[in-house]
Amino acid sequence: MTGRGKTRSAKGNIHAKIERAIGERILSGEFVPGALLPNEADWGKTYGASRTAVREAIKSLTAKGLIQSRPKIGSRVEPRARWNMLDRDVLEWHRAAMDRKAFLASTQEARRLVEPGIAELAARKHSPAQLERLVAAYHAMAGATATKDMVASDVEFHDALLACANNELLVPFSIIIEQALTNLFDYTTHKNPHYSRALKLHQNIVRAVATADGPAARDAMLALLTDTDNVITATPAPRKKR
Amino acid sequence: MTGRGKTRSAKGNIHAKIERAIGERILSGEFVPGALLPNEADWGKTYGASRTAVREAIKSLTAKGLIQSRPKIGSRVEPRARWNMLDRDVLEWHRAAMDRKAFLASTQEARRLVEPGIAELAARKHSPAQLERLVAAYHAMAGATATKDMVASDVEFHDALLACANNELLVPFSIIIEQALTNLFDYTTHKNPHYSRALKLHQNIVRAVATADGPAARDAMLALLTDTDNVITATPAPRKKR
DNA sequence: CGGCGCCTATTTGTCATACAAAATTCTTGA
DNA sequence: TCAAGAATTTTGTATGACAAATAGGCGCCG
Repeated sequence: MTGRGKTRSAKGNIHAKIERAIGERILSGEFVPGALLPNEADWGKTYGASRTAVREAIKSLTAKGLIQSRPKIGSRVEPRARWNMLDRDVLEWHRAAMDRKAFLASTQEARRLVEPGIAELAARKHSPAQLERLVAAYHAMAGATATKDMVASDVEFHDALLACANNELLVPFSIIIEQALTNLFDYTTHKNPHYSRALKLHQNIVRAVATADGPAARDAMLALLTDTDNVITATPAPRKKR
Repeated sequence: MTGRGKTRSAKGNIHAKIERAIGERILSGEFVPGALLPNEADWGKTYGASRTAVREAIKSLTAKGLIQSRPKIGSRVEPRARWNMLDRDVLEWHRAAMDRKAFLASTQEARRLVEPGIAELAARKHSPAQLERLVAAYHAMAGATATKDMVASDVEFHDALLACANNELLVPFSIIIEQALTNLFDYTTHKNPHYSRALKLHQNIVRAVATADGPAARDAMLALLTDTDNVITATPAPRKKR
């Protein structure tokens, strides 16, 4: 039967949709660690897809550490310690499944743990080209007027800083920063005083990195994160989207 | 007895073998970011497998951020910034593809960045049950005689500490610690003085966590990592290749 | 001459079917 | 009683076919 669909929908691929659906249901707690998932044939019936598409979704989820499949057993949800929480999709599903303020709290906590150290490393180990990228990101931040550009350039700034640290093992943290900033801006977007203050704090980081002053870079990052946290806790409730 | 004679072949599946083969070739630099991989049919011929198996491997590698596939284009290697380096497989391929000392250096650098903060968080936020697990791991370390048990209990200790921190976003770091310790012990295994010293340093961490003394926990962890680094740099070269 | 849009070729995406392999559970025989 | 083996269920792999997407070439038209 043709007429399959002219959906042309955003994220297209069927297996990706199924993956997201299952992933969200796992992260939301509908399937707890240790629980057995329906078998592939059932998923296929549930989502009107072939077993092939289901299997591709299952494979992706397995690669992200969420589940494990074995013949005759089926797919079982892995313990949370195995979940690859720094995967873009997994973190997004995680965010969607939990309280917004709690999510921000944990991302900010993680940032406070790693970003000062990253800043210090960046100051000590950056290459000229990497510094250039950082400076460019700062200028983009300074020149941004639309909220969208503010977020994008802010993310780029922290990514550039991460690159300056020259340690690939830390790169996955980029996801956390991105999620934190994206969600943060819903709190801070209408507060211009905060943005100009943040700009100055970012500038301090650039200066410290440029002068290869590790401790200063660490302190500057800590100051930035502290200021951000203050804005969060001072804001009563973010207005919902739209 | 149970006919378990298969020795739990880690990844016997065909698609897993292909995934590892391709993954290693990417991590080794044979396929650089931006490069186009052979198409699925070619991989199938190369490894004597069906397109089905190849596709499953491709899907896993995509989920790990190494590649991206598009119709008519094929599979393209993603920029390194997208690679999920904290995935168990990816990190293993990475380790296998680089100089051992350099790998240890970067893992230790990452640990110095993160673990002191983890220790501090652990001291402040652990639950009684989590502390119990940490203590048990310490005792296992103290009682270990075989090298294998030393490594395993050491890894368990740091995993337990990570759990004490109560921040799931940090959990993926467990992989780095595991790899670092596993590779470290090749340096330190025959040095009993180091192990007893390390044991004491671990005990300091337990004490600080048990008394909820964040700064002390941070310092104790820093001391442990510093001592470990000294052992590494003091060791000329582990027996390896010529 | 140059740009726009159709056409085509290539590669992945999806479907359907069949069978193999693994592992739990049941069955059965000593 | 209990262990060896058969039955059963579910994933793993293979094959073949077609759909969908898209880069790149072709030709039409301004």
